[in-house]
Amino acid sequence: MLDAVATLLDQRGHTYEELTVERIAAEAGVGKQTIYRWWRNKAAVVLEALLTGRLKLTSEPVPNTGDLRADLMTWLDCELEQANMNDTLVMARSLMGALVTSGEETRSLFAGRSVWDDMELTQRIRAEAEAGGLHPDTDPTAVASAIMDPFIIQLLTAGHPSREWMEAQVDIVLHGALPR
Amino acid sequence: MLDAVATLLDQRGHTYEELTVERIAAEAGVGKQTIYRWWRNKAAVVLEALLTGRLKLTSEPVPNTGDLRADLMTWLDCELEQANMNDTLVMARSLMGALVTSGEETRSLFAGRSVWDDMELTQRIRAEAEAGGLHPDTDPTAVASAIMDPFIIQLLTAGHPSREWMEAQVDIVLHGALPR
Amino acid sequence: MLDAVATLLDQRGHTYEELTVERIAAEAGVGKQTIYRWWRNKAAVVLEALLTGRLKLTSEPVPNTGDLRADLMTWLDCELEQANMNDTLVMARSLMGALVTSGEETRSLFAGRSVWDDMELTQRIRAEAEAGGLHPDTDPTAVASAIMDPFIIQLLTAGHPSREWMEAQVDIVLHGALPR
Amino acid sequence: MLDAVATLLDQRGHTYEELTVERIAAEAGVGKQTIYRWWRNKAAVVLEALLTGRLKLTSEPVPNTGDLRADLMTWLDCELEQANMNDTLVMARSLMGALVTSGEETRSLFAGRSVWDDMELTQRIRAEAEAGGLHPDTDPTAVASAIMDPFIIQLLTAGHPSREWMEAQVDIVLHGALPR
DNA sequence: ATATAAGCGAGACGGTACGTCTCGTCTTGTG
DNA sequence: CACAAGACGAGACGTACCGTCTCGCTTATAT
Repeated sequence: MLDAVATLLDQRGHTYEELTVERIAAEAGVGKQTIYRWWRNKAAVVLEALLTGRLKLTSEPVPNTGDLRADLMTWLDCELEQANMNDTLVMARSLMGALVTSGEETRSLFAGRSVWDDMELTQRIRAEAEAGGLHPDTDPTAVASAIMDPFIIQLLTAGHPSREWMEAQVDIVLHGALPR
Repeated sequence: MLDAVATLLDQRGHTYEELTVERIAAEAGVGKQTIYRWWRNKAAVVLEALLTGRLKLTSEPVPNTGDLRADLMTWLDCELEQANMNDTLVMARSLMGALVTSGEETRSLFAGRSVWDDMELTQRIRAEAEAGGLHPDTDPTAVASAIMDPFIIQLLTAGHPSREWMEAQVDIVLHGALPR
Repeated sequence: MLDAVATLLDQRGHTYEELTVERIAAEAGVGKQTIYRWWRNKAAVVLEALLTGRLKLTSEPVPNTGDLRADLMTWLDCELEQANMNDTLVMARSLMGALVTSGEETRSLFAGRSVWDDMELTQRIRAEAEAGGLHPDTDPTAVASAIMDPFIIQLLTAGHPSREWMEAQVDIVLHGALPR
Repeated sequence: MLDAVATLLDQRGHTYEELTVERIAAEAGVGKQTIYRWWRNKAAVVLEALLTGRLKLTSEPVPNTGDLRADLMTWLDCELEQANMNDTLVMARSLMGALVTSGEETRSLFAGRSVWDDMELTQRIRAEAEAGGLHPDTDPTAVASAIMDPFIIQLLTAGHPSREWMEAQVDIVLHGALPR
């Protein structure tokens, strides 16, 4: 059933709103009630599908040339220009749709977890941290959030950002806003 | 009509989903059709209500003692502990709801604008920039985004963050992730 | 909408159970909610469709040769052998389905009315009464009921009755069970 | 299991529609599948429960003073005024529900049997026939049908009939509609 | 002063998804 | 190895809400 959600969101290009429970049931070859037996509402199914990584976020891995900033920009460029970014956008939009619809207890699926935990981006930053390339005591997850979250909100609100915008945002996260 | 949206969202504690067009019309003492005469769908009304500042985001101004980091933490603490954060949460959730529902053209209300433009937080950072307290070429809006966006997504997904989480996130933005 | 019910019941040979509200809505070119705006449930719609004579009961008029018993037997024979009886059966089954499903207030559609009021059979008996062919103080409606109701229940329970069964039933009603 | 049906229908006041197979199974302390092992559907179970007399129709026997008409009226009055009539009504409603739902083969449970065969009313009429109180060649079952069936349909459609209505109906069956 | 128009409230409508319910089948685990 | 327990596919139910539409009423302008 979760795979059905991923299929519909990913391949068929459905929005969260367009994604009906009956479609999910049909795609999964399952009765509607069976879905409601296991999840309390549509939001919960979709959320779980997303959080369990059913929707593959990007096909491109983040390069690791040793230069973190260059790697990040390369990857973001690559994502933006290719259609892959659509995946992230679909993912983000669906995620927000599900979150906004859902109640408190559905939201608890997020307990002790960050949205981008499983992303390739996070892994690249984690690698950099392990290689000693980050300031000690820096949480790689926090860095990933500081890059991805503005990016996501930008995508959701104003659409594809410019390269300059992205550079500015990345630089703030890497070098800080304060004078150095 | 926009004020009716704000009233319903703010005082009555409605979600974007719970906010029906008929309720808005009733609250505004207006016929449903009149709403559709001016906006193309529910998302557009709500979005405009939010973007025109109908939903007052915070009552507390960000202090300016000269120490930006301390001021930010003071303010975030204050927000978190008071109920004001609920306003931001309601605002964020409604915003996401409207965005997810809306089509491309409704989203264009965001053209050339950042979500947090009008916030007190942004003003405080802008003040710091003008006082020369930030690295040259740093866009205050980008800094505000880098702080608020992870905060919002954290609120939407996992709920109220811990003080440590907030400090880590603020420090990354101020000092950068790289070694200094 | 009521005509849609009649069409579906009559021409398409649906049972009350097979008759879905969505089908009725589709046949009538109407939204489902519109049906529920005017009737409280499926039973009420179907009941009203039946009671307002949307389902034409029989095409054959009851003959009037002056001999009531002969006329009744002729008519019953004719009905039984032709497909017309199916109409009555469909009508009766639907009626019972609706009645059994419905609540008290829906049943009140029957206030001061007899099921077979509009039937040709009742009219024939009424004609006989006016011609003085019945015992004074005999209510034609009661006579029609005494003939039709056992007939209907027989049809619903055991299927097509034999000619002997019908004769026996008619004779009891005409001549009485007591010795004469 | 059949007793469970009777219990639910009689004591708990359930309608045929409200009578779930799962409820029957629960009441009987039996698995649902076991019911379907013995009957092809819900209608068949309920029908058999009713036809095997699990639902005791009336507690009051029909008196036999020698005056058939007086006895019938006494009994009908008594039934009407007491709650016993509810039993008959529940029985009739359930019967109709089951019949309407059921297919042809379930209906065959009625083969060569009349609905009211086991009723006390039928026995009283049969007694009268054996005592020579009825016209020769009169089938007691037919007489019982001619009295009960309009009565049942009246109950199902318009509710409790008046005493006058009942007298008229009984008189037609006893003396006939024709002039005497 | 009357006529024509234009904007509005009210709310019915077609459509569509929701989440619930029950049927009758199929599966599993226990005594 | 039969049976209770109950998950399952299917699909109808009745509710909610969207965005469109029609209807009168009111107000504003035009003759």
